[in-house]
Amino acid sequence: MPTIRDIAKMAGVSISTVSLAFSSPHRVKPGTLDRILGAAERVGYVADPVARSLASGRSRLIGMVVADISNPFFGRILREIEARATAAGHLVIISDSGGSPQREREILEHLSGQRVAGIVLSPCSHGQDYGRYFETLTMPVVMFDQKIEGVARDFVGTDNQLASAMLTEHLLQQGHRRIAFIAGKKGLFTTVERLEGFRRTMATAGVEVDPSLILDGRYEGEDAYVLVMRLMTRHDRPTAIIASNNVMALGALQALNDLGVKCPARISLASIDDVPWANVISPRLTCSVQDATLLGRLAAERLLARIGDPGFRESPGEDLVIAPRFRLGNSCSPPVEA
Amino acid sequence: MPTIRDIAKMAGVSISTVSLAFSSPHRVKPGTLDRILGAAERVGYVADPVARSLASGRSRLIGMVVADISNPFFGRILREIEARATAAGHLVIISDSGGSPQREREILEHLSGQRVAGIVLSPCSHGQDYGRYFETLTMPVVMFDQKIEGVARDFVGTDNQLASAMLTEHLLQQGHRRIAFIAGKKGLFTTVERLEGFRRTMATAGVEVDPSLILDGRYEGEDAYVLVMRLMTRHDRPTAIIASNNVMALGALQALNDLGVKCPARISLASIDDVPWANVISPRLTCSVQDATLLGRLAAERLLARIGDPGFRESPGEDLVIAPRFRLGNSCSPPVEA
DNA sequence: GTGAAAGCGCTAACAG
DNA sequence: CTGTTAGCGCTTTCAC
Repeated sequence: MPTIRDIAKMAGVSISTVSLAFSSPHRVKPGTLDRILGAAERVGYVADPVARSLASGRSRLIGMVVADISNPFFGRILREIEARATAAGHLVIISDSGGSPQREREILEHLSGQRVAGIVLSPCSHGQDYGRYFETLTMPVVMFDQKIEGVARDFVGTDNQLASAMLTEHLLQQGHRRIAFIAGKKGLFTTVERLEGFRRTMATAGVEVDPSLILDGRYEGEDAYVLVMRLMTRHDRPTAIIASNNVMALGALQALNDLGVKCPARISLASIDDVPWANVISPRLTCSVQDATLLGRLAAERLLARIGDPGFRESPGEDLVIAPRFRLGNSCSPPVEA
Repeated sequence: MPTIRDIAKMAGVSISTVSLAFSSPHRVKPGTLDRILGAAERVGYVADPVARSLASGRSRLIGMVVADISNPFFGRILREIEARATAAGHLVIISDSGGSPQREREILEHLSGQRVAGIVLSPCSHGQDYGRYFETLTMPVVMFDQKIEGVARDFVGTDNQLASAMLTEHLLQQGHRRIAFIAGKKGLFTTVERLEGFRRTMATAGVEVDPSLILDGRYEGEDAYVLVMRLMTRHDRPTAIIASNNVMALGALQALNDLGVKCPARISLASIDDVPWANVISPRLTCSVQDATLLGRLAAERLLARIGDPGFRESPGEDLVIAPRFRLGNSCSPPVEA
């Protein structure tokens, strides 16, 4: 591997000029530039990224932190981010916090150690302390999906209240009154928002919510499965269920299938968030769809913009909230009288 | 951030001793060691990974290269690898080659530049030249899923011939003779092997294969969709279809649904490789299942073992092939007479 | 056991 | 415009 010294020698200049030639070509005399670039080309010189990071304090690495890598929702976002990062000459380090705030913190520390140029994360933490720590990070950070309130950083996400409100309204219109809501993991932004969207819509319609129909499903398919099993064996069953995310919706559907309870004939099911291959699942789930690819694109663009433009770096964080779409399936129908 | 110099000062030793204390604790006198570790603990010293990489020529990063990050199969493997890498103190860089050999090569170059400690990849390239390049990489490499023949590196994968043979035999037993086979992307190891498993099983059973029933689906759902559409509008339809991977199976199923062709009543469908949430898809697909989690675990263990043990590093690469399992669904039934 | 010294390959003032 | 000079923070011989 040729080093910067080799190129300097070949071009008959000092190493700092070679360095300049790559970082600020316009500040080097055209003739000199040509010699340098020519020499570099000839021997296939590429600046060593590690040496560069050490000297400059910044790498061409981008960190991405999520709560569950294997979740296809994150998979699509990762793909989008990786593609754009790559196009801009960056590599992406992916880390799984497993939903643990402590792990998340450790990961952030490791990423800082690697001098990552920026971080995209779906935080699983909250609280003031964490927010403060967050502010100490010196590189651009964009949060996506989940958000820590009161942090002056960019956030890219869906309108979660709207996502659940749409489904709630749909069920209300069909005549449902006893609607169960399987909530996500406690404390998370999306959990709170989605529940709030449900509550508000019910309140607006003047329908009282039975507190025992609001269940904690932690965004886990297994949990939803168990909860639905319990729900359907109660005497005061709901007539409809809203699942707070896709894997819980599938868990719920599985439970209904296993019980032999027909959906939508005996119970309606709606899902916040799309499921992959929705078309081959029966019944097709009525759901609110968030555009993961768009989310990924926006997050990547925002991060890369901050990384690329030192001026932009100082401007305050912004919220980029996109609206979900309603997709009608055949998993909801008017309630039957019991 | 405290540096090694600060610790040296605090402990009243030279920086080289501090360095030694972390890399080979046993070579430092217990008393000195305590002072050093104590000081480090007190101020929260952590060796700078970038400086370390530059000086030693090796980082604590692991590279993972796949053809499509958003594919859930890779998602599960990634998760497994990330978890084990993290446990061993490594971060993982994920890259998407998009199936392009050239991109793959560039990525490998970038990873080398970062001095990654090891690489896990599902190669999309083949050919002798590539194999030679491959040998020049100085860090441990383990291939998974796809394999480049004739390369002395570890490989972790499923018995692909068996995976398709199982399904073929099942269909033959049910009386099918006209079986269509939707193959994967040309040139890939899994494509060749899976097709071979099909051919052999048919040959063994003495059933002639109609060449027009072997189709090139490139491992894409879209392609499978179109191919099945074509297939079902021919006068000499097959009575069964085998899809070479999960996304093609779903594409195929979608086509059948859209056409209104009942599966398995009018046509049987079997899939090499599992689909996520198979239980809520109807019909449940009869498929051969490969254990992605196990694959990921084996790949990670193998790589980490090579990274950790310099002695093991020299030993020749091995093939770790795991057997797929057969899972009966209800997507296959005896052929109806046309 | 421990320390001195020489880098790893590059960036970033600062002169000229 | 280009070169000189210091490092970035650590590893790694090689002496003592």
